[in-house]
Amino acid sequence: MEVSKKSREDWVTGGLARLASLGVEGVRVEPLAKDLGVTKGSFYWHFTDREELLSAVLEAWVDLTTEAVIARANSAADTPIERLEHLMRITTRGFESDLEFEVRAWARHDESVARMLGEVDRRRTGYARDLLIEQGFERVEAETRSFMLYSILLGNDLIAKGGSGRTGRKTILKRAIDLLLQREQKVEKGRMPKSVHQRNA
Amino acid sequence: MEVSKKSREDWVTGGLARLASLGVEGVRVEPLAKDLGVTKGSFYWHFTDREELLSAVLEAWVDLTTEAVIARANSAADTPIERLEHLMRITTRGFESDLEFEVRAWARHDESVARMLGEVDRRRTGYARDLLIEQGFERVEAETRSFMLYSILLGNDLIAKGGSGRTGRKTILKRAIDLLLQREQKVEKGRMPKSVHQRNA
DNA sequence: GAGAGAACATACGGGAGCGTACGGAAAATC
DNA sequence: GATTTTCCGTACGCTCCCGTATGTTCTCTC
Repeated sequence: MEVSKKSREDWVTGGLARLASLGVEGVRVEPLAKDLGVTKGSFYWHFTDREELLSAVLEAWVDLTTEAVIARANSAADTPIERLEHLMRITTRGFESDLEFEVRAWARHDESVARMLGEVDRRRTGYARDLLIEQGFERVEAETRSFMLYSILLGNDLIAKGGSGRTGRKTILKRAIDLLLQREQKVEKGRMPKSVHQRNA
Repeated sequence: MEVSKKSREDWVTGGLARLASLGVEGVRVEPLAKDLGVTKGSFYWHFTDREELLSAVLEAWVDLTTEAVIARANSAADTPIERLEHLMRITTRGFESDLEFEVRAWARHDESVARMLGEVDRRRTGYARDLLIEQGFERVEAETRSFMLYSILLGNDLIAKGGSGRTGRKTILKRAIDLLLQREQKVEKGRMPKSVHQRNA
């Protein structure tokens, strides 16, 4: 219900909002025009097509997650566990998490979206893997655990809260990450585990 | 492109197929009628509404997963690890996995679907938690790991394959489950880990 | 302050689906 | 074999949305 003139970015921003709340099927030009307080006439001046808006929205989402990656990299966090906890906080909250899921649903029905999402997934799991290697895991184990970490982040948004027991999500997530950041401890190999909490002693 | 008369179940089955391949937005009565080789006239004899079809489809999905639960319970698998691997095989394959995701996407925009899915989630994580308790974990730890297991099952379908490294999904999943089924081994508590592979020695 | 271009409004045609009304065939029932 | 009952086809009006065409109002520029 705005009044001023709309830029192309205003439409993209509105598109992101509708994507987050309603999914791709919800990002339609006439309803979006009402959101912005204008008519289609505006839209078709800035865009040729609904398709073009969708592409722009997807690109904007990629930029958002990239921004998040940069913010994460620039974070003052020092140890891998701190960095991953920070990563968790970013990927876990409200708007971003809604977008995250809707893009993933979108990707199932659109090949180009699937490719973009694939790259994002690879960047993220790759980042986590490198942190784990830095933490002392060998490559295969690091890849396994980065996959697990990423799965847990997704699962946190996907799985209904108030799960099987009374243990809070926060506790569970903390424990899970704690578990995944410890060195492999199979008794068959007879290794002594090294706690992540006392490594700088 | 069939010819004979359609029962109510035929419509539901077709609805499930469209749900799996296209999502909720894809399960529409006129296209579905074409799939079945009839017209809307048939549909509106069996159903009052598109809403009623959607409810029936959701119910059918719940029954499907319940069937899977039963099949799982009746499985000859003996040890917790075998049962969970069996559970993994069920939740992981093609049609069921597509349905799984689309229902989850559907639940984001429909409260009643969200409740159903929540119950399914609770049943599953509860089942896994009980197996883990049977395996010797204390409650909170069991809830944590059942959450992790479930997340990994979902992540397997959601995260783009051919991830950050060259390690295959199959290997990663095997390792992940292997890791989650071992007793807690924090060095702070000085416990000796007990391998799941040699517990019946 | 008049023209030019940028940003939007309005009006139109069209397709896709929904739901309804009603007609007709096919199968069951007597 | 005539009559219900079951099941489906056809035709219609309606809504939502798309994209186009064209008119209208700002806003800058000179």
